[in-house]
Amino acid sequence: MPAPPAVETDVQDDGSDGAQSRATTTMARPATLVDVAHVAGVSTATASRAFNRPDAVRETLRQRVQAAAIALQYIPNEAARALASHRSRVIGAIVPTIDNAIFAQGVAAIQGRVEAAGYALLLAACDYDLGRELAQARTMVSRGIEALVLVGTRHHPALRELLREHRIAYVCQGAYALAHEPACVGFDNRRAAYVATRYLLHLGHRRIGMLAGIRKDNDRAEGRVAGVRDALAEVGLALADGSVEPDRPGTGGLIESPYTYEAARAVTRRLLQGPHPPTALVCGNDVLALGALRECQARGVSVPGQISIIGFDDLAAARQATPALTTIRVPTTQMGEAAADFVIAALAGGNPPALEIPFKLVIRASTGPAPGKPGGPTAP
Amino acid sequence: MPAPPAVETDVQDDGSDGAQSRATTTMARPATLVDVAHVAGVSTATASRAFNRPDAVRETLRQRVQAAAIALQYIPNEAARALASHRSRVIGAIVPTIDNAIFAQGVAAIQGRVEAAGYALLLAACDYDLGRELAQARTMVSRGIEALVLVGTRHHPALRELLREHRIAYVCQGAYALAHEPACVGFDNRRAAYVATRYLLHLGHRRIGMLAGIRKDNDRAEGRVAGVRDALAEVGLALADGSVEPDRPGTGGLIESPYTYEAARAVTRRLLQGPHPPTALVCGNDVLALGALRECQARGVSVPGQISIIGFDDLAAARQATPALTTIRVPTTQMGEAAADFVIAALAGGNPPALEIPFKLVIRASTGPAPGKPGGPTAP
DNA sequence: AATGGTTATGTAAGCGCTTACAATGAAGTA
DNA sequence: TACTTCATTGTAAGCGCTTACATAACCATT
Repeated sequence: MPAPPAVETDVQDDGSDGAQSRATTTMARPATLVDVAHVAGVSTATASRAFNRPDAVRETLRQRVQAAAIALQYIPNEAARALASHRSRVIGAIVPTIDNAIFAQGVAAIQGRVEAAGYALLLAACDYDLGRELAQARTMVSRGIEALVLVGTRHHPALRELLREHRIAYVCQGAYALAHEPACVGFDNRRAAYVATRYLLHLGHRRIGMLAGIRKDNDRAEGRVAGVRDALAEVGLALADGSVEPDRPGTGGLIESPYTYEAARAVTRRLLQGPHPPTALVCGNDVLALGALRECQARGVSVPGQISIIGFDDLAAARQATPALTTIRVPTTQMGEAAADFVIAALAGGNPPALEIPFKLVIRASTGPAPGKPGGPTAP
Repeated sequence: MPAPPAVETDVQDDGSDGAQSRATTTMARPATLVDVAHVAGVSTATASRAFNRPDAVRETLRQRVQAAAIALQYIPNEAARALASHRSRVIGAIVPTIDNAIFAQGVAAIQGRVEAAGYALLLAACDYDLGRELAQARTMVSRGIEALVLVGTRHHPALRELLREHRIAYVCQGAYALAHEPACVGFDNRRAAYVATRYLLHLGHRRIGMLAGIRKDNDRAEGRVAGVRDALAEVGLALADGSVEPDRPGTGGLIESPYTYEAARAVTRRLLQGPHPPTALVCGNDVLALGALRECQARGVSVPGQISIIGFDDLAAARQATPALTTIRVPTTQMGEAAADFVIAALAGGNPPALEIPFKLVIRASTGPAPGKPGGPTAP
């Protein structure tokens, strides 16, 4: 047997050291529960109980074990705990990307809650790739996660099955679509986009374009486009798919862009070059909106004079832009916390309900009346 | 024995099913290596080898095992692997906060590299609290991390010892200070601040203030202040500690602020109200700089006309601000990748060298000649 | 044909913990 | 006093895997 960690302690020893020489060598093999139990003069079972079910153990023993643990600088081996107890105390989260304030905030919120509840957080970014998300989920499952926080309701078909088979609690964050997903915590993207678009219509805009995120495999991007379409349809307007040019008079176009500032600028450039550029632009998120805003400014197109721009998310940068961005505010932190709380509650045996988080249209300076229309911006 | 997962397979079976009824029940206990080995007709040792050292196993057997694993949807139990092999394939990272683009980018980079190397990432945010960092490190150690990425070189004294005792590779990211930390990947914060300040001096500024981050327990914030002092001292100037008012004629003040936009605005307000407000402000990072910028604008103080502002980090928002922010650019992604590569190399048995990442002064529109001085901005 | 050297498997002993179950002793009850 | 009951503690069997070590099989040599 390798020499155990050196320690000085006045905790009683059982005296049976003899040939094994347990508590005096200088080596530094990290202490195990066996060491702790030995130093405390109890069985490993009692030592284990002292940590896990303190009131199942006599107070004096509990303290002896405690003292031994401290003296030995005992750090439990969670792999062994997980193996024996079938509980890993680890929760996973997979987000599309960490490098977007909206998800960074969400991850921060999740991390905080998860830690507070005594779990560790395993994190991965799938870059909007469902296959990759599935692969990451698999390695997390093999790592024994007890619960998983996902973003959005669209996932690889095998993912749900994987989670079901392994009895892993999960929640889809950032979307609220009970029909497709009973375990979700988020807001109704479609409705939010609808509200935003209604506002533009209210301002008199009729040629409304959309700078959407890539919709493939992304329910939120898709929902936002659908919401814009809903609002337009109500007044007999439409949006042109995949084309910069309006396909009907009086209608802007729809164009998709990766979620980056630079891509948004490039796409906006094309949008503005069409024969009938829109007088208002709904953007899939604030990053896109900020890119569009800058591109307009760079090309001398006045915002909101000639074109109104509306974003999504209400990043800090939206508030700080000039003009400040009208956008849909989503309480990201609250949503992340709620998502974490959801799975934590589920692990505690509860059956937490899906939760709809309220969003809010925040009207700032990047939107104004359609060119030629009278009046300033008012609430919808 | 509980029923194993149901499966249909044409893989040969050893026919010894009999009473155990191994491959036909409908239950859904996740498959274990024993199941796989049994279905493949080999011992668990061989099955294990088929995965871990494929060329130590005959090709036909390897394929049988492979097929069995797929048929059974086998997912290895990493807790058991870790316990038996003393390798967890998990790397930890502790950052001050995730909710700052600079760290979010870093985490994203780290996550990518770590995943590519076959590790999973355990993440925590310590909120600039060394005690909390230590506690988080401890739970990560108990979770068996093989390596840890930290930010900065200042840590709880017990942390290094903890990592040493448990033989955990680590790297301090975002700072380069060989003297204090042989395992670091980053840049010289002090020198970067020095360069920034030299530039302001070159522009003719003499009343230079600093809006620093909280220096307590933060070597980077501290280094940046020291760098500013270095540059000022060279020309016989000083910075006043903790006071808004300059303590010597011709000198701006130093004031600390939490790293938030709002706090920065409040602090800047006080800074501007002093009897001799500075003509130039070095900020501890871009968030602070952006807050200062906005506050100046809100109070009608022209930037860079009346006051020049210089940031740190070069966030996307710095480029997008109006006026665009002069700042120190740090290749965050590259740094995160290098930090991850450092520990991965260390785990592979290498002895990677500390790495100094280059920074760069990016001159934009928020800095100009000191009021009353002739000439536009030029390179230092 | 006997020998030695490979190489490919199997056997079985753990890794460090949890937990069913048995054992013990104290206290309460008839 | 004998019998329960209950609260504590110990015993020991795994959890699912890896990995020495032993074994067997196969070649190439002599």
